[in-house]
Amino acid sequence: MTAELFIASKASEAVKALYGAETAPESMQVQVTRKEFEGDYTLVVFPLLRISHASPDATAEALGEWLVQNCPEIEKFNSVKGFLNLTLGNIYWQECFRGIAADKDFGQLPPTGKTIMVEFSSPNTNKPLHLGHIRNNLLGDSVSRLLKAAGNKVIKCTLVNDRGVHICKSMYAWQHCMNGATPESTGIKGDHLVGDCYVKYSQLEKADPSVNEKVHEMLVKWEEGDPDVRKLWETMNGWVFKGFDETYKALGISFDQVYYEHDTYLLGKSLVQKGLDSGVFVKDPDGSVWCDLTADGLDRKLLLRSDGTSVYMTQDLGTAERRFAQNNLDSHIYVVGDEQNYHFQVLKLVLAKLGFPWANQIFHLSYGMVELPEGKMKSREGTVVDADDLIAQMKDEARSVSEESGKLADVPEEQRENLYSMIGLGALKYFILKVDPKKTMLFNPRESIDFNGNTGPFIQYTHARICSILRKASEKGMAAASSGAELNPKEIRLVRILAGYPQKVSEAASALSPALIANWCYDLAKEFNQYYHDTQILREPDSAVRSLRLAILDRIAAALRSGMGLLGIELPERM
RNA sequence: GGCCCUAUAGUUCAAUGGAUAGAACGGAGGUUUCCUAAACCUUAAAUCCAGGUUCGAUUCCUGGUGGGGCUACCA
Repeated sequence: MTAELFIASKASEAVKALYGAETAPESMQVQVTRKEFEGDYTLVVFPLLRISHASPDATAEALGEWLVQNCPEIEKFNSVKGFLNLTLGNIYWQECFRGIAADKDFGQLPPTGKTIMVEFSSPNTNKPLHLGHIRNNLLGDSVSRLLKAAGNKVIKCTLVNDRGVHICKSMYAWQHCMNGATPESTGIKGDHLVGDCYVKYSQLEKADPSVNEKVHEMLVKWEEGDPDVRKLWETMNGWVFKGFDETYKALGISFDQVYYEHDTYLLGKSLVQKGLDSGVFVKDPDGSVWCDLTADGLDRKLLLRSDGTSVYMTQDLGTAERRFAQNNLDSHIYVVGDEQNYHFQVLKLVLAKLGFPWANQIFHLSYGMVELPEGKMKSREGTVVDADDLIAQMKDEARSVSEESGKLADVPEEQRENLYSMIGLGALKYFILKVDPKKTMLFNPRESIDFNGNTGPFIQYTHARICSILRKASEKGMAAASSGAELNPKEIRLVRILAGYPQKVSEAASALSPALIANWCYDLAKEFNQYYHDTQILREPDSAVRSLRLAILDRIAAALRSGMGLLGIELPERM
């Protein structure tokens, strides 16, 4: 039971004893006491005034008296303007910490028995990944980890948009402008080479708009299975996949299932027929099929073109059905930018109209765009922030900061490079994930991402410091012990933050917001750094106190690893 | 035009309807014979506007204003 819930249930008992009224513990408003007041948790008494028929102060005093009298865990109270601040005794916190220390998987919530699929990344194969994709990938990866920590079975998947007119554009430009260039012949990473073709195509089309028709012919040939077109398509996609794999690897991201649009784009047609049969869809005189959503406040939505071919929506209907059926899913989360809000609104409605009971188990994790100070990234203006460049730049930045300090001078070269990657990536991931997903965020390419303050490296550094102390303690033969001494007020604050972790995991998982975890990690690291600054650990003469402190440090380090792990960020033992 | 999202210090981000709106960067000033100064401490600085609901509103509602997005037989 969390401390908040414990207090809430006791408060509920107090209300019954004092005023004879039944209240649900969940209805009690309990919050962590603000720093400037004395106490651990605060009960807001305003909502109880209609029961007590007394002033806020009188109610708070009465409840406080009762709680101190009747709950041995509650040591004392004070009340300020309707806020009842309660202080839990040292024994309570010692036991609380023992519980945390004994829990090997602290923060891993019990199994829910649910299976959740998370689709993210879903790139087009005509361009390399950029900053926008990074936000998508990091969110999808982190949310997957969060849902797993919340006790769910999670299947990560991606849908590669590997066919369509955009791919043909790159193919056309390659045939006409690239003189047979390959990644091998040029040394250019495959996805970048294909991206260059795409840029070339834009120039071609500007000079001669008629190339557009040639590209369309190519698309038709692709659909007909023309061997030459298919061969080139396979070759160029192969280059891109190889390039993407490198980027995914650098980001530390992987998938359990990979879908390709060329396999799925025809799916869903049978569902359209089913909808026609049951009368929820209509066929226009020209043969196109529509779903009328005007009654739901939306428009008519096209599901099949007049020539009988399927559109994006048709495919998504089909893939959703297939995925739910094959994986026995309880829910499916799509990590897709907020420009597609309408699409997913329609998708859910259409699936509901088709009678699928799981239609409302589909969630669109809609995240905001990453913008530059000038606004959106525009490939035409060359302002697109390339994923590979950015990752490399972050590592370089980590290297230069580290070399300036000289702290890693005695670490072997290979490990050092590893640490630079870990730190650079930590800065990038934290920078992006600490922001509420649904909000548009800003990235300024002219200022490198910070390594000081509320950043990934700050938390990594905190962890490295703890590890350093624990290493020294171990060298000196000093053991850690999770009990045997009193906790001082700063230690109680630390334990209180630690104790809130499982609740935080639960909140973050249901809100699909890694930002909540990022903030929690920062709070813990910040609190620890203050503690570290004015508390002796290794030099503490009382061995019982010292052992307890070492145990607290050990658990803080573990909690930071766990929390940052949910963000996909590794923590170094040195830096 | 219609629909959706959004608005908080100079800047980037926080704040289940609760106390004096928190941080970080940047600004000003300070801390290293002491477990890693990527740290710590002090300081100045903000809720777009107008109403409403409430004991209490940054948060909920209405109306403005600014910013973004969607409104394709593209994906």
